[in-house]
Amino acid sequence: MPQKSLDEFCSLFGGGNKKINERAPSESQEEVGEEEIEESMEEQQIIAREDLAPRDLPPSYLVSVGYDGSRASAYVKLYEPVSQRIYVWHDNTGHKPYLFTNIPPEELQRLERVVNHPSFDHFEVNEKYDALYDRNIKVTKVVARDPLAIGGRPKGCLRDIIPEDYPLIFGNNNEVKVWEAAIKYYQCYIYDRGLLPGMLYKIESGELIPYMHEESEKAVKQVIENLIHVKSEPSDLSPYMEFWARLLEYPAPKMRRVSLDIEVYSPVATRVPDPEEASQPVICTSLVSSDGRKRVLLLKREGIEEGDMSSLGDASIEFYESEKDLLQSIFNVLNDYPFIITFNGDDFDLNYLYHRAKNLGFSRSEVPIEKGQKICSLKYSVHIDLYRFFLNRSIQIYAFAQKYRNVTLDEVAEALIGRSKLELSKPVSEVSYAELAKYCLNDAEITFALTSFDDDLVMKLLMVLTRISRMPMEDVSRQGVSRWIRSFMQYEHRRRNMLIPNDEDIIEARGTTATKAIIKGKKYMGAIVVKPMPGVHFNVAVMDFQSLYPSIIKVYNLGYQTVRCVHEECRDNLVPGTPHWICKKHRALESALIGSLRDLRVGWYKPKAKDKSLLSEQRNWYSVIQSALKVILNASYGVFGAEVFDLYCPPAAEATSAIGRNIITQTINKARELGIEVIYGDTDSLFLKNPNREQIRSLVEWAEKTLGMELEADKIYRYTVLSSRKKNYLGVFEDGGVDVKGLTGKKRHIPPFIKRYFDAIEDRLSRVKTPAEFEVAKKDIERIIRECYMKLKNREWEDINDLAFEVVLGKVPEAYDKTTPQHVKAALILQAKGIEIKAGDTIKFVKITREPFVKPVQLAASKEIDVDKYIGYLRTTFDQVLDALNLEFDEIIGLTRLEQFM
DNA sequence: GCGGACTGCTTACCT
DNA sequence: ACAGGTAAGCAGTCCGCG
Repeated sequence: MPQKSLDEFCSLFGGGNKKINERAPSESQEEVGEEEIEESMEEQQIIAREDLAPRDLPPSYLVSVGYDGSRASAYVKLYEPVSQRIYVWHDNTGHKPYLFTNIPPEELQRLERVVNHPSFDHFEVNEKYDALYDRNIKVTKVVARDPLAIGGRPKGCLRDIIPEDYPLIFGNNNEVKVWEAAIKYYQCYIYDRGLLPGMLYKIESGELIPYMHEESEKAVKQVIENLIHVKSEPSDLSPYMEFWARLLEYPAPKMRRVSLDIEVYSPVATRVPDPEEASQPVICTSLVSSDGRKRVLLLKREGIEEGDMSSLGDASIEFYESEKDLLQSIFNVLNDYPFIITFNGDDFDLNYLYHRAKNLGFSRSEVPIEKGQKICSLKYSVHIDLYRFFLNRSIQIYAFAQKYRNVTLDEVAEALIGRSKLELSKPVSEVSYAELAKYCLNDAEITFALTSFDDDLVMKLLMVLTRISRMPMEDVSRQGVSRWIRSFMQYEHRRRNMLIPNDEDIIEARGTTATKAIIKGKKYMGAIVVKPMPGVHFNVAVMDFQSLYPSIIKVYNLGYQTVRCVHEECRDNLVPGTPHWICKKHRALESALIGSLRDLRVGWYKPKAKDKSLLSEQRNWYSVIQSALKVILNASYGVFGAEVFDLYCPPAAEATSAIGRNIITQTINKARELGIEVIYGDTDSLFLKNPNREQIRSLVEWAEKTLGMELEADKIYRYTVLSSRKKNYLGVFEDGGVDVKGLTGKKRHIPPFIKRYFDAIEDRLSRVKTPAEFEVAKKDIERIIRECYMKLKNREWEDINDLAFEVVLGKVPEAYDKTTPQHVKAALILQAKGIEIKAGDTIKFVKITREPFVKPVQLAASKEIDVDKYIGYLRTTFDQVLDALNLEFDEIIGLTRLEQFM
């Protein structure tokens, strides 16, 4: 982007560079109703004076879109990267909320509750493409003045009134349909205006227009040329690839931000004050910003010791006589910074400040916090609650490789940046100013560091996901992957003038599944797992299909539109193993979007992220992109089969896995035909024993030609250890690295005592180079196991914690009504001792000899331990490896066969 | 009344 | 609130046992 100085920018603004926070927002229009169901920013209002949005704004990033109730219009938040401020632009196109219905206007006219609705505006007739039945239909657009009139309100909104009242006048024989009434207004605004959150816009003479970034446009061209030339993609996907590439190639700004953490006085040391009541004072607040400032705001209180302030380093310490002044200082910061980072700020910090401010007599306009049902947003900035972001399962698993388990500031920080929370010597309300300040500052520091590590990885990831999903940053950071996918698919519907079907329309038109799942209670059959060939196998190539399911969705043209389509002539295009057929006439929207995204990741971003010839900064950006794509693609098949997904289409999900089974089966057969031994496989992978180059080449070529699928050698193991169990193996790489999959010895809940010995075996195995060396290694492994056994048998453990199982409580203890598993028993014992137990807590327990045979580790004594139970556990854990090595646990520990039976 | 065979529940994992 | 498949341990149930 052309670099301009701040001064130049200021001159563009005519009226000078007034700070947004200096403007007093007006009173808001109405309270958020308690019954409000949709968590929505529609309820929250940006109130600002007319001159808030400049007539002209240099290129800025669109970071958020919302609805302003007082103006009854949409607004857009733009982050201007040079002044590093957010500017709010209000819609000037008169765009209004609406829904579609199949009832013609002349009939709707007779529904009094519709036409007399206080927010009713007018009817229009539109033609839309109905993809389920491959036809154009006429629909009535019912336009309203207030989004809540469409949906959202539990009673009296148009979405409900139309189907309720229509039969009263016209009888029951006509099926009344209402479409697109559950889409949040600001999303609707994004779709209709074709806005791209995360991308560059400028304001010229009051108009919001996209900003073309020349350099990035060149990069987009390059991506497309490369991919089309190299791979000769089906040409109908090229426009999609170009669209995605533009979203991904545009630069990301440095995001000026501040992290916030508050501490609250508590009269009861073990209780955190309720933020809804906010009855206690805020005694400390820390602010750590991207411009290197660290501030600690402390409330003066009677009888609190000063403590040693010298340990607070470069932070500025500010004492406040009045809590109101302290809050005002916080609010000034919230108004100043464009991005506010918290850890659990939705539930606690901002929520507390919001209510506390009310209690202290702040007027609504003086408080920059807007409270929704579950989220706290900010009037002039973007609030990112990292707790919500890190809680996202897809982010946890695919972006951060399950490095953290429990989503607490302490655990996430420990896992990702190697920092932890500080311990307090006394309850927060009693410690010295210095200790309180240090503790609070540390939290704000690590909260900030969670957004800055790896060159601002998290902020960049959010930016990329914002672009892909076409959602406001606030939403993308809080919602799950199915919402992201829904959003960009809805966008595409509107772009193509397609009617967005209701979920029941899809089920009605496409029916349900036909195969039987192996697991009870599941809806359809999933993937194939090949029975492993037990033993030690040297020189194993693991081949896999790159993004198998997304590839299937692309190549086989899967989507709600194409699976079991309405055309007679497509019925012969059957999915093997199912009664379903696939459309031969049209490309499904999902197939186009997912397919193009897959090709971009596989063909461009993944290789670029590893390309050593690039600058590390560039490579880093590509790696952010490819991991964001990974998160989306990994979920793209699952959403078809998820009832919560708006385009839920069970036969499409079923077709995907059925084709997957067919592909892997064919590939196994082909491999065997080529004389390769297939020793294991799971879903999209094949373990090939000692294949030669030529065999691999033939197989890859065959897959490409016959299946249209990219098969690649994912990794080569020097050797693998397979037991007879599926999803259980160990592989040693040429460089001695070890992959351990599914083995009990690696599971997180097992006692550290056992884990350590398992690790020792793993380490020993990593040093085995040849089959001959195995014999020596086996002896060592026997020794390791014997030592473990003897230590247990002789009760020689140093710390009882080493013997603790750590199992996560899936729900509150009372909710286990079918059975009482051991960890729940332990949890109940803790609860009886007055210790608070929540769902998601990790329970540490040991096995003991007497009823009830388990005890929370903190209550157990060493002598109670049931050693035989542990030895039994040892046996099953090590058997998973010993099986393959032809060793017997009982022989190793010195039991003869005879003794085993006595 | 007890033990074995069985099913179901629960957690942790794999793709 | 993405999917299904697998392993393992334990809780609970049923049934046979002169």
